[in-house]
Amino acid sequence: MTSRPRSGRSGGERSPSRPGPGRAAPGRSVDKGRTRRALLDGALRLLEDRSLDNLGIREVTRAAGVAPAAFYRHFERIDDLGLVLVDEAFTTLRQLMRDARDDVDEAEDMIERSVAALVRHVHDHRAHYRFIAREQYSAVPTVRLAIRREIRLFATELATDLARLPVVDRWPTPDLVMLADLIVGLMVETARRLIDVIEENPEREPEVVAEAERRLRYLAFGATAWRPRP
Amino acid sequence: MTSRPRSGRSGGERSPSRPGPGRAAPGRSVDKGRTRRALLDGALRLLEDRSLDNLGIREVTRAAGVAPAAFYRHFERIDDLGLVLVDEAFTTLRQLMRDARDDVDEAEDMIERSVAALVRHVHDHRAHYRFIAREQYSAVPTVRLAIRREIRLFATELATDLARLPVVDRWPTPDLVMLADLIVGLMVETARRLIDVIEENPEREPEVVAEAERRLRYLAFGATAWRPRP
DNA sequence: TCGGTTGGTGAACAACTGTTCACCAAAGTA
DNA sequence: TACTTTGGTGAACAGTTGTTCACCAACCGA
Repeated sequence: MTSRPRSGRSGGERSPSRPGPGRAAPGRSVDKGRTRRALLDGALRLLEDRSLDNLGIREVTRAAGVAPAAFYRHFERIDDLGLVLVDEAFTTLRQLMRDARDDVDEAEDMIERSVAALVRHVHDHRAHYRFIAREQYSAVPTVRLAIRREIRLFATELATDLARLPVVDRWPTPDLVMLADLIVGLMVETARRLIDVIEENPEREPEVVAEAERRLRYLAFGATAWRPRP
Repeated sequence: MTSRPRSGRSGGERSPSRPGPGRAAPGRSVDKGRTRRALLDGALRLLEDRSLDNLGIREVTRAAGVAPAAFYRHFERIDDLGLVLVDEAFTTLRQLMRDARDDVDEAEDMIERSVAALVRHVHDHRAHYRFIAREQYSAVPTVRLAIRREIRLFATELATDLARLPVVDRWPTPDLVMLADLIVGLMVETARRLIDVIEENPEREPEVVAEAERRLRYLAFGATAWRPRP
């Protein structure tokens, strides 16, 4: 081997579905935001084993089957694309939370249902979750900050939900926020473990789920012993 | 601007301290592992705002003030360098833990002392900690796995230490491991927050410290309410 | 003193990069 | 119908990349 780009995929092919080398018959071009979607999806696919700050514009356009210059019709830099992905990920996450909020019952049951909902969601949006997990500590500041902000927001929303539960309903806000932060941190960690286990040892997924439930239960027990604002 | 490398530092300068363009008078060359150290330090510096899978060999050698080919005298690929950094980081961390283990007193005091030790350590080895924090979910599999393994090892060591404390000393091992995992996760998260706060709002460091202590205390309270092996 | 090993050098290679440009087809608007 | 905007194209640019190579100076053991 004599030479190699920064990472894999050295081929120069474009896409199997474009007509010819000339500018003849683009045919089904515009179609609203199709190219934009293709760029996002291509990037998401590449980000499975690449970090955002190593994602090349040419790579993305190649993965989307589109000319390099087309990128600039939709984004100024690669960061902008990353921010859109962050937004997409947390929009669906918020949807999940809204669904889960509607049916809260007893605490024990709630833990199991919450974890199950998370598992389902990670399965359905794996690429987005992996992206978030990886870029949470990203070298790309704008994206890192955006993720941090969303997680913080998520935790405060959870805190207001917790305020409706017995035991903790009389805690002062800072204590509630702390508990919410602990729970969110646990959920994030669980999501990361799920992604790993899904790709490496799918048969061990139940262990991860059980462990997550156990930890959440531990936190719930803690709430019974905790004396707020010492 | 017409063109730009993958990221900053476009200049082609070498190093202010090398004699001339010819091969004249290298003078103080070999000196055992000096170049190797320079490569590691240069990489560590670059990794402050770059992720490992975007770290170029040429960048590293440039930062070390050394010819590109010199890299291959010490490492085969960039991953190998990363693995050495992981090793260095956890070696010093283990040292920290060994020191802390020698003087355990009462639980409350222990929490504060542990957090203080962590704070001191993060200050003293910031670059290493940031590297570990970032690459914990790295796109470079070997490094990611190495970090995960070290953290797991760290947690089991902590579990055996916990076994000497009151209350938990009669817990079955899995429960101890769970608690140790929770604590380690909290420590990792705290380290990350410390790094951020040190660089962005140094005056708010006490808040992060206090919050970490609070969370640890919460976990300790949880231990009093938890009934093992349900 | 000699021969080999270690660790450095600069030059060269092809490959890939981000970005700009003039150009053009289709869709929307008057 | 004509005109403008939108979103695509390929070619070109200079700059950077990983890796190999022959070469050489210093050190090491005999």
